[in-house]
Parts: sequence; structure tokens; C-alpha cells
Amino acid sequence: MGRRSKNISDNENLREKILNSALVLFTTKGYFNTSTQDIRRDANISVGAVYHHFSSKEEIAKVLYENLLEKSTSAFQEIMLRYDTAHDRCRAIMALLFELTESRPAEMEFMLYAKHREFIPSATPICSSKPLTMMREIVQLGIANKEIMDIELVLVTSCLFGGMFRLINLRLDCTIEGPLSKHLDTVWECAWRGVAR
Amino acid sequence: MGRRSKNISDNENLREKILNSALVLFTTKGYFNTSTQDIRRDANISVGAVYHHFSSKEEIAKVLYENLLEKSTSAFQEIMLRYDTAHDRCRAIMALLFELTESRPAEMEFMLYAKHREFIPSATPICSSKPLTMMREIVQLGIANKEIMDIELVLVTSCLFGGMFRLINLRLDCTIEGPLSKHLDTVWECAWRGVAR
DNA sequence: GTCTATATAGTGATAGAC
DNA sequence: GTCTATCACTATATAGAC
Repeated sequence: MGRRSKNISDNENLREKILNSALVLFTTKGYFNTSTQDIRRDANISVGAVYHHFSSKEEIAKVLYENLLEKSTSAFQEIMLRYDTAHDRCRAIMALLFELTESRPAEMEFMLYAKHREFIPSATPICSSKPLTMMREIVQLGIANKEIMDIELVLVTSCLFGGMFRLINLRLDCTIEGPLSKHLDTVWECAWRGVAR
Repeated sequence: MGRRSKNISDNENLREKILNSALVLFTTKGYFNTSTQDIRRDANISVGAVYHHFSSKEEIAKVLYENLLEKSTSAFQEIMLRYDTAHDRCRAIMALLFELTESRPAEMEFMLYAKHREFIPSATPICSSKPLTMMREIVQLGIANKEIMDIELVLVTSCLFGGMFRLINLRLDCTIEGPLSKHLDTVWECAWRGVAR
């Protein structure tokens, strides 16, 4: 059993290792500039091992993307439970995404700014993904609540979170130097002031 | 002279035709999913003709990108001259970009949302391009003017234009149906309220 | 399950006729 | 200046040994 669990663990580790190498390479060089050879080399394994765990390069990207969407969905659901006003929920989302931008930049880059449709034909566009849908739902509750101005949902959600997405983009580009969390209060106030009732 | 000017005109047209085909294909399928064959086929010419006008596929993308940045720079400069407050200038920029999103969606998509660094290694990242720099300059003048809150430049610019960029993105994705211009007033007011002094 | 070696296909770009 | 034909290369993915 010792050996068995070790093997299982190794397999899990290898799978994760491949996903990790792929994530870093996809975000730094881009999906199409990354060959399976590059991934293999970075993970210190052979092509055969890669194709044992994944059926194709595309599948690696797909699993990566789906995992990230799921993780975000869970995090957002937790926020939904912990807070009960649109104000607090939206602010918590902004805080979370700013923090993840610092702690897991590659994941944020790949989830938010990769052009998934170009290499995962079957992928849901990020705009209609679960996490983004949840954000709109939270805003909708805020409108029903009279917390937020009664403007068309997509519009007001974009106004509220547009600055945040832009800043995450700039931070990942290194146009902004320090951690975004430092600016959370300022950015939140600008955003909220724009849409609050 | 009739023939000469006709030839010159034809050449110009051919060059433009290649650029146009490339632009549409790059935005719909992506740069890497578009082969020179695809461009050739779409423009109804031969590979030889393409390589007579451009040294490589990369150069086509580069010329395309540079042309778009130049066009935007000129348009922004005109706005600088026509208006004299940050409020009016920024609003005019938003109006212009919303309008261009409807009239020239492929150009907007390629200029704003293509991952240029992945296929044009020499390209300036869009964030430090001339048009984006001008936007920050306009906001800076507005801060000096006491029109806009005195917050770190990149932050306040992102808050002001973040919603706009997000909406353009959603519109190009077809997440939003109607023309954005219809919502200019609403969006502008949310954005301005957030950063105005 | 992991390896090496290889098949196959498609790419960007060039050569040379017209 | 535009064409056709073709080169040289790299990529993904597979086969089969261990």
C-alpha cells in the first residue's frame, strides 16, 4: 500500500507538474509558441509521459482553464455565503482578485486574458463563464436591494468592475510596479461611487 | 499616365486588400490559426504576390498594428485640439471608441485585444503605446486642473476608462447586442462620477 | 507508465518561369 | 509583379521497446 499510494501520489504530482509547466509557458510565450517539447523539457519528462496523461496539447489547456474557472467559482460562492450586501460581496471579489494577481499571476493571466477560443474551440468564452455570471448576479441582487443604481445589468457591472480588470491587466504587464492590494480602498471607492445609489 | 496611375492604384489596392484579409482572419481565427495560404485565398491572389508586398506574415501583422496605432494617435490629437477640458476630452475619446467599435470592429479587436507580443516580438505593448499614453496625459492635465481627483495617474485613468474598455470587449464578443453609443451617457456618468473632484 | 524513435502533415518562405 | 512549384523545417502525435 505504501508503494501504491506513492505511485498514485507520483502520478498526481506528474500531472500537476505538466499542468504547471504548461501554465507558465502558455502565459510567458503564448500557447502557439509553446511546443509539447517545451512542456516536456520544462517538466523534465518525455513526450510519451505527457501523452500518457493528456490526449493532446489542447486538452492540457482545457483542463487548466476549467480548473481555474472552478476554483474561482468556489471562491465566489464562499464570498456569497460570507457577506450579504452587494457592496460587501463586490468589494470582497475585488480584494480577492487583486490578491490572486500577486500570489498567482500566471493563473490570473491565463484565466482572464488568454484568448481561449483560439486554442480551445469548445471553451465557453470567459464573458459567459460561471464566475463572470456570478458577478452579474451579485450586482443584480444589489439593484433589487436598492444598493446599486437601476441601470442595465451588463453596463453597471462593467462600470463597477472595469477599473479592476484594467488594473489587473496593467499589473500583469508590469505597467504597475507595486502590489494592487495597496490600492484596494482607492479603487473600490472610485468604482462604488460611480454606481451606488 | 492613365495606365501608370492605374497600376499604382492597383498596387495600393492589392496591399490594402492583403491587409484587410489578414485583419479579418487574424481577428476571427487568430494569428496562429491563419496561414499565409488563408490570406492568399481570401485576397484572391497567389503566395508570391503576398511575399512581394510583405517580407513575412509577421510583417503584415506589424504594419496592421502600427497603422491602427497611428490612426488612433491622430484621432486623439484632434480631440486634444478641439476640446480643452479633461472632461470633454475624455468623453470625446469614449464616444469615439464606442463609435469605432460599431463601424470598425475588427480594427478595434486587433488593436486592443490581440496579444501582439506573441506574434510581433518587437511590438510595443499596447499599454505603453502612444494612444494609451495620451489618455494618461489628458487625465494628468485634468488632475492639474482640479477637474479630477488627485489619485495616482494609472489608477485614476483605469477607473475612468476601465468600464469603457470592458464594454468594448463585451460588445466585440457579442455579449452585448445593441450599439454601445446608445449607452454613452450612462456609462460616461458612472465613470466620471467615480473620479471627478 | 515512461522512454526513444519516428510517421505524417502542414507551415513559412523561396526560386524561377512568365 | 504575379504566378506555380517546391524546399526546408517544425509541430503534434503515435508505435513499440522496456
